[in-house]
Amino acid sequence: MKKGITLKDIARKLNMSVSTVSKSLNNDQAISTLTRERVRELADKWNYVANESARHFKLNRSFTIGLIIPDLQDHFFVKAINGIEAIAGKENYNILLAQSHENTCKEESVVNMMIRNRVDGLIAAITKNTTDMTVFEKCRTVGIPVLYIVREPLKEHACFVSVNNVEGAFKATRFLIKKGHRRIAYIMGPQTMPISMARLEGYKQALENSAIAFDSELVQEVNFTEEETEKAMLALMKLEQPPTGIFTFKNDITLDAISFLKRKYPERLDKIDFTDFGNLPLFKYLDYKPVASVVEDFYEVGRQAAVLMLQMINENKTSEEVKYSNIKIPCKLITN
Amino acid sequence: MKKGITLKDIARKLNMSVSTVSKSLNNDQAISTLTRERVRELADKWNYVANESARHFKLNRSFTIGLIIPDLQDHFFVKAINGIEAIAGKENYNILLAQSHENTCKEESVVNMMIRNRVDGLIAAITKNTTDMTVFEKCRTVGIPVLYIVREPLKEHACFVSVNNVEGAFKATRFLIKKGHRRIAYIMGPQTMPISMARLEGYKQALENSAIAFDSELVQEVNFTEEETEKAMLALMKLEQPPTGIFTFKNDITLDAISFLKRKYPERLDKIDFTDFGNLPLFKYLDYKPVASVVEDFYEVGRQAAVLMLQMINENKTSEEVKYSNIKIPCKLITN
DNA sequence: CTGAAAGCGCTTACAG
DNA sequence: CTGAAAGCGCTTACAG
Repeated sequence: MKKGITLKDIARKLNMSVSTVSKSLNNDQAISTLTRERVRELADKWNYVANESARHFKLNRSFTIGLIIPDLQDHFFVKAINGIEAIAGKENYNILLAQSHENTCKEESVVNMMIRNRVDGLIAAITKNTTDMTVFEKCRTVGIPVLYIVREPLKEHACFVSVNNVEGAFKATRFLIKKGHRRIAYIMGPQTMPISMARLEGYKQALENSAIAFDSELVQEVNFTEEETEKAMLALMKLEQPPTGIFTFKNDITLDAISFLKRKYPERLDKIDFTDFGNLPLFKYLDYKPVASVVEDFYEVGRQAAVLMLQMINENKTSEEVKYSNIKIPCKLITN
Repeated sequence: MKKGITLKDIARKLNMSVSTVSKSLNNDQAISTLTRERVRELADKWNYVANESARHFKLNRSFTIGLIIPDLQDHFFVKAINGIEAIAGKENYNILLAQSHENTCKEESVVNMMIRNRVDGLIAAITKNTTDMTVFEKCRTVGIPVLYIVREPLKEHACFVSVNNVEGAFKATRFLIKKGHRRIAYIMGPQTMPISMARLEGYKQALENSAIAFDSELVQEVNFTEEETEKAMLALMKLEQPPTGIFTFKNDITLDAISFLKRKYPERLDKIDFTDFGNLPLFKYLDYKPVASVVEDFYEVGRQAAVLMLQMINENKTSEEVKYSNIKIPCKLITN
């Protein structure tokens, strides 16, 4: 490994002390302009590149935010990353990224890696199955602030940033109501997912808001496979009073549901309106699609998470207010 | 910032030297088993977490691979990242990720950041517009090996890993030939993209291979907007002998082309076969789609890039062979 | 305005 | 088998 130029090299050449060189490069006003210029000049000439890792070590700060997410293939996490990056980058913070691939063991090992590397803070979207929070507690114990995004930890009273699922579901359901529907179904994700439940809550609120009685027959739970969605749709279609509006947990479910109708109930296809969460590209190539979709602003989730994280890092004694913030970014409903 | 436990703390408590503690934790056989056990025990009890950043600094190695890509929203880069991660993770290397967002200025600043942070190596998918390679040269100058993926730098004789575009295009074109087509068009991306040209080459080879004369009228260039694709399609459809098979640069173009046919030449829709690159999800929801698509294995690109990079990092004097490797991962053709 | 000195937390050749 | 010592490249209070 070829060694790089160090402050010492510059100091020797210029017959000054390392301190003076260091201060000059940091533009310390205590140093005379002339000296600063001479140092700058030689540093440029020699292509000096400060060794940040030495600096971080000395300052006991890594200027790095650890970011752990389940899977980069999910586009919403990528949006959140971009939001975080936008803020962190401006403050000269780096991002150390790791994926858990929805595996709690991997998650634990990755968090430990983050601790070993002394990230200044950790932003985490936890696994679907994460219940044991001890490794995250450990982070806090060693002084690394932790902030959760998108997936809310069940037990912990923690700092959390996400989108407003209740509000989104409310809007999606109300849209169907305004279109005149009275029999509105909700095809939900697993009850174990807090997000599923939040959307159920929004769905119920919208019904109540329009004085439509909640009917548990109209709520079907699926685990995101096509088979489950077909089963759910079949059950709904066989009801004495089948729904004319269907709010689904997300785009993929809607598409599977439509595909089911095409095959089994083509005559009903035109009579049923769908709304859902998500905004898949390619919608423009489809003949049948949801009439409206809730779009979540994960970029903003990332941005606000990063802002909060920087606050947590910079306030030595993090205020209770920041520490337990719970931010919900509003959702937009767009018609397709 | 709460201070963590250090080797010194453990040494003091156990009445040994810091060296002994360090060696014990590194499981150095020179230390007696008893001592090693005692140290391990206290370290566990105290939740000691080694300060990797101090270690890296001391060892003058960051155990970090810098990875710079244009945009995480492009799913193929994510696949490459996953491949890199799989290999790097196994060797306890971290990934420092940054996006250039196709901006050469941002790219330069990000590479400089990587140098300042003394990454052990840099894997880069360059911007579409990158021509000035000086910042990458600078990397090499300071001893950081550089490896390019997916996007090949024009001027530099460099280490490069990507998919075999020529072969992929060959297969896609040959598929159409085997289906009996003789008039086969190629809707290509910008000529400035080396990948476009490589696919043109594969297209030509397939034609030649079947003794079909190349006809430049059948090659249309687009810049990926829907308008351009429509213009290209219109030109092709107005030919005296319009194509019956069309090979396009990627899925999106195919979809726009099909959408064009639906509107303008619905009667020809069933008579034209498409092949292309890519494998968008949602294909199953579409009524018309390419008959076959070339699937690129970017995960494997990432894996091989990481393997190569680790070699470059570990061999102090990188062999010429490794240094200038040019690896092309084969492509698969799948029927949709 | 400049410099000598201490120290961040580790590792490692060397001595015993 | 164990420890004293040097040193990685920086920053920063302190002295002058």
